[in-house]
Amino acid sequence: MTTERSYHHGDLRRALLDAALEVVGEVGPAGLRLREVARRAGVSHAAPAHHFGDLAGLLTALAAEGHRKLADALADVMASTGSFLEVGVAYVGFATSHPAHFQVMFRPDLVHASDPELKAALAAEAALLYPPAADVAGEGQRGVDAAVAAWSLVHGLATLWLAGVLPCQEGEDPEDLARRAASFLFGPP
Amino acid sequence: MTTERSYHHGDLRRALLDAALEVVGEVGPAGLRLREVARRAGVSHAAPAHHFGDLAGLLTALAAEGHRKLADALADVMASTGSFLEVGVAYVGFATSHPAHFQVMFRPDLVHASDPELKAALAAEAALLYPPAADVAGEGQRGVDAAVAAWSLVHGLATLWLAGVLPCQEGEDPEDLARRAASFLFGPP
DNA sequence: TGTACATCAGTGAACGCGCGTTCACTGATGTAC
DNA sequence: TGTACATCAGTGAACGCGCGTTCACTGATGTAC
Repeated sequence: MTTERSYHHGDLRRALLDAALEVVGEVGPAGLRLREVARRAGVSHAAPAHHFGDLAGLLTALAAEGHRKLADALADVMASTGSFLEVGVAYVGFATSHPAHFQVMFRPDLVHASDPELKAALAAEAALLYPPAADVAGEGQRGVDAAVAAWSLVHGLATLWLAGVLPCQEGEDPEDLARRAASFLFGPP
Repeated sequence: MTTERSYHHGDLRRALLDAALEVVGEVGPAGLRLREVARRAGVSHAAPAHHFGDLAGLLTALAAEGHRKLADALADVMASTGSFLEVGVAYVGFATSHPAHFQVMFRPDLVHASDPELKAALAAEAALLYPPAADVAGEGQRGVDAAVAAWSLVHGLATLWLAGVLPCQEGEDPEDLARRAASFLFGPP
């Protein structure tokens, strides 16, 4: 395993994204700086602008990647279990195991909110939540409301968990808690 | 109504908090700067440090104030309606009508998370959510899980709404949506 | 009512620092012939 | 296989800027007597 140091990096874009995730994981999205990302990736401080333009561009790329990963995870669980409840559990599992991604995925104030790639990834994700909810609760407004309720519950649980404000968090597994909490919505598993 | 400009401000602390809320409302918590807050309050840029120490101190004060206001609002609704569902609706109503407060209230990365005043305000708020949930769902673990589910649902709805990602947001009233979504949890109103 | 004094909120100039941006450049890669 | 050339990812020095912090200060207020 040679650690070759050539002039060209090979996959600097990926390395910058990983460095940014590391920083976000340590100090939160508000503390992210292009220069710090470059420092961690071991490149000159002007390099990140080549790939992302500016800080919001870097965060937009992170957010879009997060939405794609989350959508993939949810689709996998839906395909393998057929359970909407387990999709919700997976949502919380993704957020708690990818906190850095999750922290930038719903922050229009930090990203280029109109970025087409980001919008597409978000839309694909939402499209996974609405049809199963309609299956459970019915078509029309009632189905949409049920989707909003389900999305809200798992999103809120993930957010509160990451904020560390739930009194029952000690020694608890977030996915188990999500399963029990979500089962209040659509009956026991 | 005289706009007296004296050397001493009178209530500069309040004015700085209001200016900070204004900035957070415009650009989000990540864009807050002590100098900008001072500028808006019309005082020297060194003045804010007198009252809050640093940026995290100012955000901590905002977060604590937000938790106190929210707890007051929830307690009022519980007292006047006796409905846990309406408490949830009020939670969403608070978040959407005080977005600047709400945006800093669950951000341990931005505030002095161990600040006693902040911790007390948060604890008081949580204490309003758990007993009513136990009334509905029973004592013990089941009651706690129900409280987590309820808190998660309204918190998630508020968060998703403020992020602007709900497809049904156009022309919708957030409290009406909250009432319909939350009624999936504990039956119809 | 008047004077002296302590307190303290807010000032404003100065500082050093880290930031994002710019730009002429250089080293590596890929393609044409 | 060999040479020439275009492309472009990444460099690094330089820049101006806004930031938070410091600190000696000043103006207003409140209290003691």
